[in-house]
Amino acid sequence: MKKIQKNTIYDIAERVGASPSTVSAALNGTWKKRRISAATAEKIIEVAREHGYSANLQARALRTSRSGLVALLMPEHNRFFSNIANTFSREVRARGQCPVIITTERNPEEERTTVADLMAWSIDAIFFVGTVSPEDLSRQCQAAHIPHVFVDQPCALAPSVVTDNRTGANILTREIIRSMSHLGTGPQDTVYFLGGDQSLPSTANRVEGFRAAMYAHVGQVDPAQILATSYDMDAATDTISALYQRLGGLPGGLFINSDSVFEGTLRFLATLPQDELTACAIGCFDYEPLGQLLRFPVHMMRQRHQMLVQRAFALLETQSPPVLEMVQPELYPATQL
Amino acid sequence: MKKIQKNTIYDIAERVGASPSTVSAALNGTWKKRRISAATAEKIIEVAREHGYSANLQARALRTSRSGLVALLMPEHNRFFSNIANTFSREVRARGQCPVIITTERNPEEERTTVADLMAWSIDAIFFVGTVSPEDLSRQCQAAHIPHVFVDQPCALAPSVVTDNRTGANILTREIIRSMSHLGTGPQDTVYFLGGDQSLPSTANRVEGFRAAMYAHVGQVDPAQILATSYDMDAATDTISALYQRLGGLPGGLFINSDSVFEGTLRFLATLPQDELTACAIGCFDYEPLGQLLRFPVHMMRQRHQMLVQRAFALLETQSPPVLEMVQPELYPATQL
DNA sequence: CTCATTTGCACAATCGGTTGTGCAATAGGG
DNA sequence: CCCTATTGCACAACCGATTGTGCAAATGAG
Repeated sequence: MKKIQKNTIYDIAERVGASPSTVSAALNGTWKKRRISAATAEKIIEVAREHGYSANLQARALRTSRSGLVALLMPEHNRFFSNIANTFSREVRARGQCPVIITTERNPEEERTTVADLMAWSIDAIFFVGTVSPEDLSRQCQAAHIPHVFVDQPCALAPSVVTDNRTGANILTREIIRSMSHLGTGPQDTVYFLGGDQSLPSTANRVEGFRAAMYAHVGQVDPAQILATSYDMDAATDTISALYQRLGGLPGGLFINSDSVFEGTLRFLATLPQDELTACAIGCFDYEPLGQLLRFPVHMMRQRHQMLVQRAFALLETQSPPVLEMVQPELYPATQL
Repeated sequence: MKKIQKNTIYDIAERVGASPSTVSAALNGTWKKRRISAATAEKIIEVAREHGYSANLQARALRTSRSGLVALLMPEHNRFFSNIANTFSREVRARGQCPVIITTERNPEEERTTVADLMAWSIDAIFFVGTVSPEDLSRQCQAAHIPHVFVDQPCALAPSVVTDNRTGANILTREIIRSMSHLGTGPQDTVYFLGGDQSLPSTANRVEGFRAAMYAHVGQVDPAQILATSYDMDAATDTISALYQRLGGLPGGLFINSDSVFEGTLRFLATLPQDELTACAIGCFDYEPLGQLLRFPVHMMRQRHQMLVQRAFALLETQSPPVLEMVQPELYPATQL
């Protein structure tokens, strides 16, 4: 008893009276190719199970330079990304691989080093969700020949799957406008676009869709209506508060650009009396289950996270060229209270 | 140019004109111990950076049997667990390790095999959050000498950090009762406990705290008041709906046992007229930011996820014996609308 | 100038799998 | 009975880092 509690193919080999290579072949199913007799293979498998053998994955990965790990990089764990993460985990597992989820807090440097780390782990593939510098990351992966795909935030150099933000925003805006007419607010009352980052394609596209819908309705859009400053929650609270001060009340409609901005905005809205709130038509580009149960109606656009992830897998597995695939979001109109 | 794009210590060694062992020592800072001259070490480090060297982590882990990975096992990505995951990631990173987050969907078999997988990756430590079969998992880890700690769901065999559910539930219940008296509902009106799983300690303790508060207030508790059937969202919708039918209306108060149950319950509540809702005092054992912005007041108990995780790290790092540490949750009383 | 230290590094074993190759023993054909 | 094919497996070379050990050269003491 020299080795305490070691459980390697060498130990199995010794117990069975076979060579390590034979054990290896038996255990990973290549024994037919290697002309190992069925009797030997079965005995090895039996003994391995008996002793609770499980392969040292570093050793395997070191030799094969394939780890069986598939990574998902995302900014943080919030409602939207968590949904993505859940679907991702299931899909990866269904393929017999191991899902690894890492957050990089929208920090390009963090993204870079994390990818470097993952490469050092011989990761098999990487999903980038909502990353800040897609092109850099794609180049980094290409240099190491790592299959990768972008979700939510597109990349010009790699296959990408994103929500059709332009169309979605257009539909949501039209829904807001319709609510305003129901509410009977005057035509001079207009809609403000709140939150996000216009340097990012997703926000830029939503702004475009918003503009188009507004333009179709009233024939012009004032740049001052677009308050796309950041995704930060606290910033959103400040923005809506300032807007309220400036206008001397809420505008006719609000286009809210993500769940974090939604939360931030709500913090301020919660301080207002009921009648002011119901006089404002609100739409949110993201889905919050509780959003339909607030003191005032909210239209929501739900991104199809499951579809996004599944399409991403499809692109990855077909080794697609750098295409951009669009997934339509779903409108959840406000329930009338 | 025989090796294309390889970047190992052997390649660096060749370029510098040193041996691989010297390169290794220089790169991981042990060169003083190994009496490598500063000049050599610096040159090696320089060349390594120049060529963007990064160590093959499988090889390192294979040799040292330490991976630098720290895992977090949790049931799913929801609001509560996502918060935990965020703090966990930060703390792990701050220690120079790599956080790995895996969901096991409350499935004991999945938990078992996942831990086995992690062991095969020579994981350095495991955090178990809300796992279903803590003792089995702890035994599994102990057999492989893997440091581990339990959060949210305690384990008799390992250090654990949990919210003080009993005290928290007691306080929340008292707050609900106080609201009821404000609302002026009669003393015969009582509070119902909704959702959860009484076979789990967390729910059991909350039920205990609930009972104690009720008992102190009205002197008796009817077992029929405890509707702790499951954490499932859809089940919660059914439960509250059935209760409504049975009573012919809402009870005086509701103790809601988690955010998922909250969401399920709200689905039904949303269908009710405003006055029925405001006549019911509602408390939720979990924090939902939007919960304070609903059409009716909700008291919430917020678990201190950051504290939970930090204490867990502390226990892990001091190699604590199997103690059970309690963290007090915070009451977020309903804002009056 | 000699001998004992110390300095500076190279060698080689090792971690635990995977995989190309080679060599007996058996089977099969004539 | 001999010769070729096939079967069944063992050997050994990796993968890339870590680490105990050993040995030459440089240094220093006397």
